[in-house]
Amino acid sequence: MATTKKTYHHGDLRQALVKAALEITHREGVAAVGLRAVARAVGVSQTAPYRHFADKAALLAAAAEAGFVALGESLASTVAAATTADELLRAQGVAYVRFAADNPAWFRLMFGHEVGDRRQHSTLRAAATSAFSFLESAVVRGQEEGVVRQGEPRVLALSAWSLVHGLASLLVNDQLSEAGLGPDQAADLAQQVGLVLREGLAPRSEQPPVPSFW
Amino acid sequence: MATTKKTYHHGDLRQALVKAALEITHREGVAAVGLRAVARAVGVSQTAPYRHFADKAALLAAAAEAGFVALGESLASTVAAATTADELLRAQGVAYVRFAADNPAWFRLMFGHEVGDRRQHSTLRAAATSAFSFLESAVVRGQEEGVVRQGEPRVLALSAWSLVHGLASLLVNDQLSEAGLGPDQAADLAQQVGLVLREGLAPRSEQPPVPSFW
DNA sequence: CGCAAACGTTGACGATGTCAACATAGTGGT
DNA sequence: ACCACTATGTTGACATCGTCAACGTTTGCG
Repeated sequence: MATTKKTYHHGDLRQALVKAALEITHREGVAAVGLRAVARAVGVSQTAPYRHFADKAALLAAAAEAGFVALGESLASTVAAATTADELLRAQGVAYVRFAADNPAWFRLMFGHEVGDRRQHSTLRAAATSAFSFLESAVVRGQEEGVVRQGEPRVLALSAWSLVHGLASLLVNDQLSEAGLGPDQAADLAQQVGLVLREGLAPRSEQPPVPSFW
Repeated sequence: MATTKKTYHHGDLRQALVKAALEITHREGVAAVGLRAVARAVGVSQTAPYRHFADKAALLAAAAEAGFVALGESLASTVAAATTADELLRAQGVAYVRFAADNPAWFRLMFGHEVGDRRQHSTLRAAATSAFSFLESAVVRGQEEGVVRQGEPRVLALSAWSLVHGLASLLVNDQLSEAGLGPDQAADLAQQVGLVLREGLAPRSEQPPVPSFW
């Protein structure tokens, strides 16, 4: 009961606005999120949000940031559950795609362009980078355990990210419904596509991982 | 000079509107495209577009469709230039990512959600499917030449599509600028990431491509 | 207590998507 | 050649949106 007092000052508007934005996004899509709609949902006047956000883009950026935090948590939860690096890579791919399939509108908000110039929202960038870093560290762990070939981890991790992100994007934007593929097949597809990825990352068998000088 | 007569009927408005939508998208971004803005650009009244498009979404869908045709042409042009399947796969990956890097706003329009429900725009879906089919047939050709493992081509092609689409999306949405990666590195990244993909698609070396009975 | 800053509200402006009503230009039938 | 009919384009209006300026209220600090 920290929130929602009757007192005319709201206690913690900013947070309430972000929460409302996330809910509206989830329920009615990104397009339905606006300063007025969010204010209405919270029960304040139409311009109240301006005390907390410079403009609409700033509100959306804050909501997107929360989305990245949630994605990061989802990825983080796979780390504890996996015993091998291979298992970890597989679990993260599935988690990423599943997150998108379960929260399509959030996913669109997070990676879409309604947010305006990302460079102006440093905490957004930080949250996104943080989520990505889980993938990168999984790749590094794969290298340590010998299931991922040596080489610039950034490029390998980018490959992994691209793969799962591409699949998630195509799913979320109904690009695969032509082939009868929808969110229900998300985990399944992630598994199959992830297999191709892990083989692509694996060390070439003819040429075992080079010892660790540069 | 087939177009732009002074006559009060415009000759071919519909096409002119789509063209204007594409130009505005390219120059000022998807957000700047609207029925009024497009009408203004063409020099007709604000509601003239309604004689050709049911609503804003329909206009954007038509523009997105043109984008998919352009992407398809770009992919098609790689087919003639490549001699081996491996070369073809590489070239298509680069072409896909380069298309996105060169036309970021088009790319966002094509895959974004401003278009509304894709299922209602059948010609849009057809154009998108057609573009995808180039990737799929490249994978099939790879199987024939033994550089891509046997198996359901749809899944393998989806992996390829996901990879290049993911990389393109991340680039286009400024998600990689954190790491100093921008559109200038597009072709480079596509090459490196494509390498991982082609190794992932390759037949396992312990088990050479099965001869061509089924 | 008193006041300044933080917070919230009211009212307005320009722009947008959309609709209804109207005007004009080609087109086909006789 | 005429005349409806349809396709196409225009005008005017409405609700809604993002944003701004001006104003009221609450809170916390000296």
